[in-house]
Amino acid sequence: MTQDMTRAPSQVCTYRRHEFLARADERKDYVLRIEEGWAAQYRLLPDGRRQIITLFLPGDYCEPQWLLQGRATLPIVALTRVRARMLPHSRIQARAPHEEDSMIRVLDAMLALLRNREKWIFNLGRMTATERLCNLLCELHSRLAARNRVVQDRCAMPLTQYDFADIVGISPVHVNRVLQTLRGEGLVDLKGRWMQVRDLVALKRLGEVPLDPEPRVPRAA
Amino acid sequence: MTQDMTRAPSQVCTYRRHEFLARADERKDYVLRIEEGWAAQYRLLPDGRRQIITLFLPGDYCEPQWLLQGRATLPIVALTRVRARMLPHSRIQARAPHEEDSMIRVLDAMLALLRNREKWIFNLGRMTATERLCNLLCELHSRLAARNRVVQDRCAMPLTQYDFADIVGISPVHVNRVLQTLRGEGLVDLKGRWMQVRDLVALKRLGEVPLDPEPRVPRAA
DNA sequence: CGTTTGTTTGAAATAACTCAACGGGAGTGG
DNA sequence: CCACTCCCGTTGAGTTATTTCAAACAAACG
Repeated sequence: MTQDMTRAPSQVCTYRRHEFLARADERKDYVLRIEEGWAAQYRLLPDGRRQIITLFLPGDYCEPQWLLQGRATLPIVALTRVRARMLPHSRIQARAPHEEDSMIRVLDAMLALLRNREKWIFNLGRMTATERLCNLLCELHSRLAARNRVVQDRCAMPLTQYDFADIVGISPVHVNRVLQTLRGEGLVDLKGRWMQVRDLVALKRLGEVPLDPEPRVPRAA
Repeated sequence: MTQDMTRAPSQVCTYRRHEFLARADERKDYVLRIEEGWAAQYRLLPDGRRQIITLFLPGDYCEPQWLLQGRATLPIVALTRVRARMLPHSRIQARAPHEEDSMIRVLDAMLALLRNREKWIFNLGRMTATERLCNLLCELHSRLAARNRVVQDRCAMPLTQYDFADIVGISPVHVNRVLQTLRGEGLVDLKGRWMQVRDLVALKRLGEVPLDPEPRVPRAA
C-alpha cells in the first residue's frame, strides 16, 4: 500500500494497471510527470455509476493542483502500466522560470486543465453521443500527436469501450454502436488497442466545437 | 463598447442585465470581485445550443485565471444588474498573504473553480435531470447561505427556467416538469425570482453527490 | 487451455426532446 | 394609468436518443 516508501530513493515510479496514483484526500507533496502509459481521474456513485473527469497521457503533469493544495481530491488510477517521474514541490519551486518542470510550467498545466474541463462541461451538457465521441477521439489524437505518438494515422488506444462510456457519459452499449457507425462511414477504426484515424477532417467536423463565433446575447430568440 | 475607459477612474463598475463582463479572448489585467448580482460564463454553438459553464454570485472572484493568463477565454454575461469591484493584478500581487484579495485568496478561488468543474462534469455525465437540478439548487442554496443571503428558507433566484436548462444541460420544457414534481413533493418552491427551500434534507438526498465512499477498483463487476 | 475481460447483437423500455399552443405577468410606451 | 408587448412559465401529444437486460462471441491473459 505505502509503495511510496520503497520508491523514495528513486525519482521514477511505476504503477501496474488498476493501481492508484492517488486516492481521494491523500496528501501530496509532489507532482507526477507521466512518462509512459495512461491514467484516469474519476468519481463514482455508490450504485456504480462512474465518470472519468481527466485523462492523463504521457507528458502530462498529474495534478498540478497538488502543488497549490498539497493533497489530491479525487482518485487517479492507472489504465495501463504507467511510468512517472516524481517531482517534489520543493524542486519545482527551485526551478528557474523557463526550465522544464518549473512553477510556471506546472501552473500553466493547471490552466490547461481548467480549460479542458470547460470544454467537457460543454460536451456533456450540449452534445450528442456521436459528437462527444468524435470530440474525444479528436482530442486524444491531437494530444498524442503533440507528443509524437501518432505514426501515419495510427496511435495506441488503451481505452476500453467501458472507459469511453465513462468519459463521454453514455452507456457502453451505445459507445459500441456509435463506434460501429463511425467505422462504417470510414472515419475511424478502433481495434485491438489501436486507433486508426482514416478521415481526421470529417471527424473534427463532427466533433470539434467552434469557440463562440460572434459573442451574441444569449438566447436571442 | 469600451466602457472600461469611463470606468477606469473608479474601482467599482456596474453592468446591466445582458451586458458583458468579459468577451472571448479579451485581455484582462484585473480580476473582478462581484459585490451584487449574478453573472454567467457560457459557451455556445452556431445552431444556438448554449451551455453555462460557471455561475458567479456575490462574493465570487470573477475569473481568478485572469491573474495567471492575462486574458479571458469565454464570454461572461450579467444575468441581473451587477456591481463589481475591479482589482488590478498589480494590486493583488501587492497584498500580503492573508489580506483580502491577496494572491493566495485568488488562487484559492481558482482551485475552487477547478473542483466545481469536476463536480459538474460528473453531474452532466452521470446524473439524471432531477438529480442535476436538485444538485444545482443545493449548490446555490449553500453558496448563498455562505454569504448570508438566505433568510429563513428563502433566497433570491434570478435564473429563468431557460437558464436552468443551460446549466444542467436539459431542455427548458423538461426543467419545468421536474420543478413541478419537486414542488409537488414539497421540496422547493420557485416562483417570481425567489426560491423557497421547504425540505433541504430531502433535496440534498436527491442531489448531493457523495464523494467516493471507498475507493475501489473501478468497474469491479 | 481454461478463464476472464471486452465486444457485438437484438428487443423492449424510458428519459428526455421537439413542436406547438396558451396564459400570466412584468415591464414599457403612449 | 392603461394597453400592449414580450418574456416566461405551463401543458399536451408524438418522436427520438439512449438505456437496460440478456445472451453470444472474440480476444487477451495467465
